[in-house]
Amino acid sequence: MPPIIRIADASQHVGEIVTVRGWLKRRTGKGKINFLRLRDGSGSFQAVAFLPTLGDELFDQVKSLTTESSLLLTGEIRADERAPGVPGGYEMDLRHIEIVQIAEEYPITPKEHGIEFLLDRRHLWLRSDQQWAITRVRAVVVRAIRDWLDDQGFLNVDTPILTPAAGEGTTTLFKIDYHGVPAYLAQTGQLYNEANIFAFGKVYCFGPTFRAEKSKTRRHLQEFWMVEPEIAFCKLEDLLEIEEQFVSYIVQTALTKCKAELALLERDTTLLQNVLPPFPRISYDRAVEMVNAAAAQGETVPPNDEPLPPIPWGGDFGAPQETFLASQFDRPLFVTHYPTAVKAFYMEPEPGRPEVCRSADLLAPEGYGEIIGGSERMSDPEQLLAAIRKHNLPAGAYDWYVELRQFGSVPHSGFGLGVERTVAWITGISHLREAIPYPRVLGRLTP
RNA sequence: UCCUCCGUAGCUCAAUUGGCAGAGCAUCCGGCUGUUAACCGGAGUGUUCCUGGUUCGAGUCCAGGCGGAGGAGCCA
Repeated sequence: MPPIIRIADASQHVGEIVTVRGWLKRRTGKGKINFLRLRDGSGSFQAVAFLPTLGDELFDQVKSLTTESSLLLTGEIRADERAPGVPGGYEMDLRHIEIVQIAEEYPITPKEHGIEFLLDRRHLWLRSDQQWAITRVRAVVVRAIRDWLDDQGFLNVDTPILTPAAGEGTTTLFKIDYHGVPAYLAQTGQLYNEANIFAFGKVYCFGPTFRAEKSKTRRHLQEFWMVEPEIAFCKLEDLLEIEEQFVSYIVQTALTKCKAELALLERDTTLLQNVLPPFPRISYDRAVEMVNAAAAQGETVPPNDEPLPPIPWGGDFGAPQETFLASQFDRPLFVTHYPTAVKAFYMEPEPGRPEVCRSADLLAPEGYGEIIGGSERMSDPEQLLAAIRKHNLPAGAYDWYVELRQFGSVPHSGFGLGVERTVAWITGISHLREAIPYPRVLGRLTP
């Protein structure tokens, strides 16, 4: 029996008779020659079925194959510049075929489809080249996140998904029944992270996060994955250095390990090559000035070239303003010191200027928006209690959180990075729903 | 919750002023030794989202509903 190999390893078996196992992407017939494009999960290539080589019986079997039929193909691997696929350049001269199943008529064709049609068939759509490539990039991004944090001395400490109360107290939560008492799906692990740093110094949590917002845009999901590092003895300035090292590592790792995937996605990686420290830093004050000066000049922003709206000091940036600001720099941009009023209650006010807080968002280039939100946390218990009261939050629910500041409080900071937004940015796709295998967008729970 | 747009063949779409329901792809049959979403010839394909209304006549106009897309607010 010939050895079974993966298509990704075809280049190491030139001249050998081998077997590959997979699914037929497409068959094109041309008289006495048929081309079988096969996927096996590791990549794709074509097997060339030639009537004089195979004989009538096997060639008739080849001609009976439908899209997505499952097969074992055996033949000789050879290099050929004309051979398509991923990684490409190698093909199989087919000698034998074993049909596992002739597939029924496959609904997804090489032509265009609407998004509703594709999302209804997400379980099949994942087999398509682009979705395969995006999902593989996501896995590399997730691995890079863990590798970097683990190597830098962070401890992965998991935080609960079933929680008793609001995290940040602002966004809408999914409510569930916890044996007769109300509970909520976590929208952040941050408060628990803050507890964990006092035991472990530098920690991160990494898992799904839930927001029941009625958000129906390309930048929002109901369920998304977020990594949240938290660091003791860390001021805002220290945090930004960590973030830029972290994000640069993720992007450069993806560029190195996902060349074939990004090429398949036709991603122009020029701007991604720039993603190296240091990242530019501007204050919220300066950002507002830049937006308003450009708005007065009649600046427009992609994708629809609509006019850039001006913004009063104290307001939060919308998507057009974030896109404009990010476009002014050649790499991701930190915007620091947002107004205290628009940010979460736990952010440390700037000394001598309490109307702004020691926060920083990281805006990705090319219109991908905020991929990180972070801040220095309030470390004084009295100040924190006052902030909780000011935001009309139920004080009792935060007793343990305040208590953290009563036993060895230290300056500390942390941030959250959205996995899907990062993957969408790196892969260059326009909508988050393709950056997660089974997207939960407003109004969709299946498949 | 609000604003804008859309719903016609398996898929993507067209249909003039309200006047016989159309094309490409996919599928099936035939042809071709290098295809990359092949090409050439032939064949079949409809609850025009639903309910009601106007009209001699509605895919088209009106009312209500359902489903979808994009955006706002909010955020990763």
